[in-house]
Amino acid sequence: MLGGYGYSSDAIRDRVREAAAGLGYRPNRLARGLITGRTQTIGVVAADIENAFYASAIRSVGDVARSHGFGVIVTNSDENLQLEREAVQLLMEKRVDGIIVSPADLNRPKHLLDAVAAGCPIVQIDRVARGLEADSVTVDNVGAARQCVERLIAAGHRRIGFLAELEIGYLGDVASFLKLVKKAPPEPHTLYPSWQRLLGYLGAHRGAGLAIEPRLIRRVGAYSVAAARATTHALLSGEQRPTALFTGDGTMSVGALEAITALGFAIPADLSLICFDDLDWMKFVRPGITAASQPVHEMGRAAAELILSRINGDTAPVHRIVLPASLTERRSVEPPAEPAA
Amino acid sequence: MLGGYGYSSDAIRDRVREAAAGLGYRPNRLARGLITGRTQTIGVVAADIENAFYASAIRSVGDVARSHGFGVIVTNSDENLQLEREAVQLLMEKRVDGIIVSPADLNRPKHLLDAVAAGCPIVQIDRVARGLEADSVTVDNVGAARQCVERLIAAGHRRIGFLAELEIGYLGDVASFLKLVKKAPPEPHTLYPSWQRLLGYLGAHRGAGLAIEPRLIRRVGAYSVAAARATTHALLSGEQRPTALFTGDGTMSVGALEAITALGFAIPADLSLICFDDLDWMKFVRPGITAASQPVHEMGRAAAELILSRINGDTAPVHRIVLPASLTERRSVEPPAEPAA
DNA sequence: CTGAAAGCGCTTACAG
DNA sequence: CTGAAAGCGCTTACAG
Repeated sequence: MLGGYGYSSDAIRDRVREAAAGLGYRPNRLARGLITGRTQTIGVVAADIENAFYASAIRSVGDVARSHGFGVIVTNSDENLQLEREAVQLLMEKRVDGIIVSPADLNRPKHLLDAVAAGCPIVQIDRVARGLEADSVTVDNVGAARQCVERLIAAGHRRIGFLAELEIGYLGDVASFLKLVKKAPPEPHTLYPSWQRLLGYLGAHRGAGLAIEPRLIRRVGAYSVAAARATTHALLSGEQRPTALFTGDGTMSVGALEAITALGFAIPADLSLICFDDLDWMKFVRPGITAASQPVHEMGRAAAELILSRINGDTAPVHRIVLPASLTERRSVEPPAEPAA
Repeated sequence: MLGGYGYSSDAIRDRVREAAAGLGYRPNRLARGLITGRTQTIGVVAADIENAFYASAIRSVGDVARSHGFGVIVTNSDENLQLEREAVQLLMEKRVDGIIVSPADLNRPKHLLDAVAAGCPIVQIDRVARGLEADSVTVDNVGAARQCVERLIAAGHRRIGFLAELEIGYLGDVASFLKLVKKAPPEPHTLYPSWQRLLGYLGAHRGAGLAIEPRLIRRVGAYSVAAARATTHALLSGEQRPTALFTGDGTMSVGALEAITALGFAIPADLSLICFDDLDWMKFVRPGITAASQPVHEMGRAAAELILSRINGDTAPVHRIVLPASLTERRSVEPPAEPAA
């Protein structure tokens, strides 16, 4: 270098690298990103990070990303379309290589279409927006709900209550939905999870030749424990009480269990319960309840792998991955093996 | 522009901006970051994103960051020092403006010192590493635990069980810790939360002139529900059973409650319970339990505001923010107001 | 096979 | 007050 002599570049290179590492040199990924056009970063727009479902999904996305040298920028839309738009805008400005999103409004995906048009791959998780030709990873809610209800029917139940949020994602009420289903069953993937689960409930009844009793289908109308508690209370206090109850998700399950407790049941002897357990905490609450849980980690992993393959130039047609939900019998807590002192 | 005529630059500028927005122009923050040296990004290294404590903290950090036009890159150390080092390295290469971290190993913060030396501000959350002169946001675990136990003592209890993980963060066992405390009480902020809570337990006893019964202090030794269950079972099955139990965190509380249930108690009539409830789910489990919960959102917000002020050049001495933990009486679930049908 | 130059898209200091 | 130039730290294509 100094004298302009020739030298073995490899050796020098190694020494330079060592020296650099010793001095704490860190390559500047901004500069690299500017030149290569890839930032090695995945953007995530979660509907609600605090929700255990998204927390777990993000964890899996992060694991996969890390193993490929990618980072993850996490944003929260709070189920708010405007916040989601701003989040996508920020992620685009930061030039993430791809975005994983659970769209807050399935009917207004323009900002997502724009992102795709701008060359930013999108993978949808948990939900599929109408008219957005982008990959998706969802759960077979129809099948899972159907399986739950079939199980109750097989156990001899004929009056099965159904409790779900049923507010967003379909513009009519339950009655008009029932009519719609009779005429022309809607494509499941255009519905929000709670309506998909109702579809499964209806399917199980149809399959068993049982009539639908609209009184047993309760729309809570809000994502709230208190509302679910009140609705459950009304359902169970009335006449013609159901002998079994199927709740549409974790929040509804909490409200239902609270109501049952308030009504005086420790573990209900005359009521079978199957609960959707997004949050996987139900095992701590009441042993002996059957729970249907979502394969959250698989979902996060699948979404991350999809986005990475798109980033790497995969141009295959849109992937619509639908994972099965699993039915889990929560075992009663057994006393520990350790002998009592 | 075309003819080189003079023009009102403001009007043109506006029109250019509008046109740009219409065409979907997005400023490239990479380029801006390269030139300004600021990426408007906060890095977070959480010990475990799936844990509701960190999920909530991250949510608050994200809220504060967004309101200042910042993004958040989230990584997960899984309580693993090597993963934490790699995460910090990645964040530095991505040139984040500051890092919020819950150090996995309080005794080996070299990588964090390096980051500070390289000009990257660090804010510690939940824990404080030894010898790291960086801001921190923690909870007054000693005070909170002391308050819980004082409450049990005031209610007349004289035999109070204590259940905590007590594995990491102190190199000796419980007996040697008790000796150490007698000689020279350690600085709380150099201890992990579970030892801090034990310190509070001891303080409450000392304050009331009660002797410590080592048999009542149970080290679970692992962050596991099953282990906590077994330990609780052993404690409650033995002779000289405590009349009250104080559990050191959410996971320990779950195990304790499971063991109590398995032993046949619906709501224990002869046992008072105060539980640390990091996760804030306990209200769903057993009404009537007193819970001490951490002000997670305040912690996240405080950490984000601290890091932003450092990024903006605040050179004040190290801040050590210690937030009070709050004692919450979970009310029994009341039947809904709605009249029964 | 090596090394100097061009350029990614911005911001900022500086000449006109 | 305006506009052209320099430069952030890299990668890549290209001349020697």
